[in-house]
Amino acid sequence: MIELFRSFLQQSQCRNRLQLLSLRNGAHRGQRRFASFNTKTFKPNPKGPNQHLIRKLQKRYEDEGIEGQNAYKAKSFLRAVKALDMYPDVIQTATHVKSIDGIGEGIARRIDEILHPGSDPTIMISTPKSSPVEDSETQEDAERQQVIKELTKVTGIGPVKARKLFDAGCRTLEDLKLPKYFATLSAPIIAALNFVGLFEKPTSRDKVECLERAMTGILPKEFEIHVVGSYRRKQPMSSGIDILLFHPSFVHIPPPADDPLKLSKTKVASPRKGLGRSANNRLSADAKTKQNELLSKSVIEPLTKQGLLAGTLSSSPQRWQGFVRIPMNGNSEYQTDEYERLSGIRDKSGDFARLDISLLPMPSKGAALLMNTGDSDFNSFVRTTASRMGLQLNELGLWGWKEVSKPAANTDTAEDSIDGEAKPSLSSGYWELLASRSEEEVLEELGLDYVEPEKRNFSFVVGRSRRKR
DNA sequence: GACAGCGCATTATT
DNA sequence: AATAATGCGC
DNA sequence: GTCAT
Repeated sequence: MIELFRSFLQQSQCRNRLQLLSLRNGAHRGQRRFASFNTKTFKPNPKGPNQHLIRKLQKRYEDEGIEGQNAYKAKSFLRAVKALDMYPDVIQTATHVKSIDGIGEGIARRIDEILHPGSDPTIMISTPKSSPVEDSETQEDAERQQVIKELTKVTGIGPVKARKLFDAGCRTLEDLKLPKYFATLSAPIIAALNFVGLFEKPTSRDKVECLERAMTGILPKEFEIHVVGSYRRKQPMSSGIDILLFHPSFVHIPPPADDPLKLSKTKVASPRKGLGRSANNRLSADAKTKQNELLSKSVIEPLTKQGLLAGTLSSSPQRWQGFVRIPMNGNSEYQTDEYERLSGIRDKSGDFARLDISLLPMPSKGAALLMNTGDSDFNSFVRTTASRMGLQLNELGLWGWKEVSKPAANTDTAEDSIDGEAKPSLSSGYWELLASRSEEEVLEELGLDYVEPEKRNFSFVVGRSRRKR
């Protein structure tokens, strides 16, 4: 798929910004090792013509333990499965699958092995030949896989942690509560453990809307509330609920923390640096305190007291992640009684869901909506577009690096939302905010037309790229 | 060789 | 103790 | 693992 992006991107490079920077950034990014790629959310179309093949491939994916080896590999595997899922015809021979974008040598080989099991005995499901030793090995393997799959259901337990737990002897979610294992769990994992199983089914749109109404009633009216994520993409169900908040008192946008020159010079070290969002040297100490407490005091606290928020995974001045109890009773009516809601949380009755709440600067609304609506394929596509143009895109805005000829030059001339002059390094330049207020503005700056949220998905990216090729 | 980019928590290294 | 790297999630 | 360079 990547090449599709690229070919499209090359043609859409209507601007000629800082070609060098993209190379430097590329070198930098190459150092980063990604964590495992999440395949939990992908669900093949049940009516697709190649369901059988897809299921076998997913099994191979698990059996081979691709997750955890190399995240790019895992990502490619999922991409190939997605491409196969979209393929309209029944796959009969392995030869013509290679012509599908996203499917190459490796997947084609696996498909061949699945379609013609005889040619490779090692992948046969059960052979009469297999010795008892082999049987017990595959059985152990199967158990290991099953346990890891189970443990991974807990938010915060990924393949690595799950493997460690298995090797230590843990076999079930119940086992996790034994002191031996419990002691090794982080606070977020312990919090998640209280809710595991309570939100296995995704959340319907009417429940999301119920939550939105409840929040609108509880939060101070100055807050702007936007439900983003899969809900905004008009998906019928959401595996998690994503809400952005904007408040008129919060308008400062910090620029990216690292400048591109610094990245190129120190590319070997520290591949992952934070955004430095807390840097905020234009506000008084008092104003900073107020801003840092806005989310916790005006949002999280009341929502918790009112019996909406049920558990916390992590909490910072600008983002809260945790579990919500949908304030709705069994009959799909809004549950107005605060006491009922609180007791629903206590005895775990009702519907629960993962919820993320982010507080973002008002002028970043467009960029924030864009980056938080997804889906991840669309996000990658948009970010790659920016990167190829030598720009940086994050949820606060689209940024361009401005070189300043004289190192001594002060960058105070930058517009108000910039505080790049705080950098002590010798590198001279600053991040310029090119667009952030609306999605249209950001996309336009990237040479892209507006895309309806419901169209922001893998199919769009593929179709778009193919058209331009 | 590139593959999005980030926040938060834990673990390894110096 | 401070910093770097890793794990995880979205 | 897949693709472009």
